[in-house]
Amino acid sequence: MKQYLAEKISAVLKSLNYDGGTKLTFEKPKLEAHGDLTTNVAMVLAKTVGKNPRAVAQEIVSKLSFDAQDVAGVDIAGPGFINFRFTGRFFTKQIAEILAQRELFGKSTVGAGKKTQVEFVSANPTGPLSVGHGRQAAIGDTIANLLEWTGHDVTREYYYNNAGRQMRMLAESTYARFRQLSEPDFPFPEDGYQGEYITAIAEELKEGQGEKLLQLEKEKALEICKSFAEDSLFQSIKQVLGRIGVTFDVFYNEDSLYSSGKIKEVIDEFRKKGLAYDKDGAVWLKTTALGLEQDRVIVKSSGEPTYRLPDIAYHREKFKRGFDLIVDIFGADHISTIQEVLAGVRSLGYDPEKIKVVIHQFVTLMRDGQQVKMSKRLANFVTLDELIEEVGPDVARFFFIMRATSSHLEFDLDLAKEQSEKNPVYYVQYAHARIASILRFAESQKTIEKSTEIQNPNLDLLKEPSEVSLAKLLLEFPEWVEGTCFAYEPHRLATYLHDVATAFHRFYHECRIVIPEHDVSKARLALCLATKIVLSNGFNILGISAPEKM
RNA sequence: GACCCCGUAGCUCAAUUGGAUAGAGCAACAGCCUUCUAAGCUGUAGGUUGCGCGUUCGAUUCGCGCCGGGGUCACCA
Repeated sequence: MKQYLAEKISAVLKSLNYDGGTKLTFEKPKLEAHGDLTTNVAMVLAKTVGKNPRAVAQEIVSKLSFDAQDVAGVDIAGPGFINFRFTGRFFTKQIAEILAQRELFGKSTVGAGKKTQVEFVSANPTGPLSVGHGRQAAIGDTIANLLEWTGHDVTREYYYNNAGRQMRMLAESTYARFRQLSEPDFPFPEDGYQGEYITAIAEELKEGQGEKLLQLEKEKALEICKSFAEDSLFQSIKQVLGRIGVTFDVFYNEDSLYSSGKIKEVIDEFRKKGLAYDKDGAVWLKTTALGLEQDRVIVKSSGEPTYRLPDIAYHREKFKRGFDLIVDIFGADHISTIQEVLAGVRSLGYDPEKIKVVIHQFVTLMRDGQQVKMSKRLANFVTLDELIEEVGPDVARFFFIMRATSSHLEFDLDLAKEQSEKNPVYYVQYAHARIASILRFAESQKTIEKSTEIQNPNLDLLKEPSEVSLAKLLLEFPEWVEGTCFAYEPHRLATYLHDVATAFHRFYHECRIVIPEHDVSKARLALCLATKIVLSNGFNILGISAPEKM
């Protein structure tokens, strides 16, 4: 439709000698009273033309003519907006398209052929996933889904490190807890992981290995503790993610960057480009030459690399693996590292424009109006698993993506647990369940043969304002999928689906659906089914279920 | 001190990336079920968009300066 209007208007502009390469843009006005599409050309042109915007708009409008079947009216409003209003029919007839495309409605091919990687969660196996990881998992998976819906070829990837100091400490902690099972006074490492989960792992270890571990020399025993704890934690991490429908295609081990010599290659490349130098026994990256504030250590005097080096090497691998679009989902605590990685990657000859970094802010848990303090050392640490147990997977996922990623997320446990109208998740799901129920009822009344299919409805019969409004909104779904994807802001889709639910409930209250007038009834049922399709497709992207009953 | 995010209704947040009269949910108040799901709908009330300049036809959105909250600034990851 925009295309159609653009052509008409361009022709008019040309005839008025107004086309100075001005961009024609159309927007959907906020208020329905302002029509269905609006353009601001007149205001943009006013200055160069030297006339007031409304006069320019008047000139343009007077030369336009349209097919009355589709366009119901054109008018000038406000400072010089030209508003176009379409007929109800124009919208309702397109409902057939939704019914035809079904679970494909909303998919597009704008990203076709783009090899895309989405990296998220990436927690090291040193403990259970936190609520913050949950937000990241939900955001990452939803963005991955959106990218798939827009045609991208998506790889979901989890980057982790099972070497280094953290894992050493995990081993020491597990070992200490294991020993304490028989000698309560066995010393616990000072910076050890104090969480109860370590004790649980030690107990499991004892059941499997028995006392044999005590016979071994300490290094050997630590090795066993490490791999046992790692396996156990990774298994539970995957299991928890699975509970909210998140799975990965690739688990990329940081350690492989060392064993394959990739780390060394990067250092060599930096040296060759004169971007690395030695000082105080350490290797420094000349980040100042890359536009940053100060140089940074990439290899410590101990010989161990800092986190930056593998991060840069990892991103270099992402490029080498042929990804056209690289999406990184990071928590706000990683903000400072990003610039370094991007600068490093650019200096290695790769285009950092291909990397999209999504930073999300933290999650605050609220219970009884009080903030739940989160600390791994204290007993009140709430794990992602516990949260899912408490509120259920749908609520967890929906709440996690409900806010803009740049906003702090206040997760109200009391609201989340509320199985009532207060809970926004149930509001949207309820609309879906309600439709399912109506369609079942219609089938039982023989208004339609099958609740999943409606043959040749006469969509011209949808004339009520609430019917037309709903139809309009449903037809916007593909634009929302694309817009949400492009913005990397999943909450927009949640907002849209909420609006769809509202539009449906309104329609439901204004129009009785299963009625003796068979043709009207069928048309309304078709609108119901189309709504159900849009909601269900949207839920699919958000990773929540579409209940047939509630 | 430097840099990043946030500041919008009593509370939690939106606002189609610069558009018209700033919108939802919760909380408050008043209505609507003998009919397809009341986990719903309708209405009322609630605002100097932290403050001040600037950019322009037009600013919650962009720029600068303050104020307030959070975060990051390791040879930790």
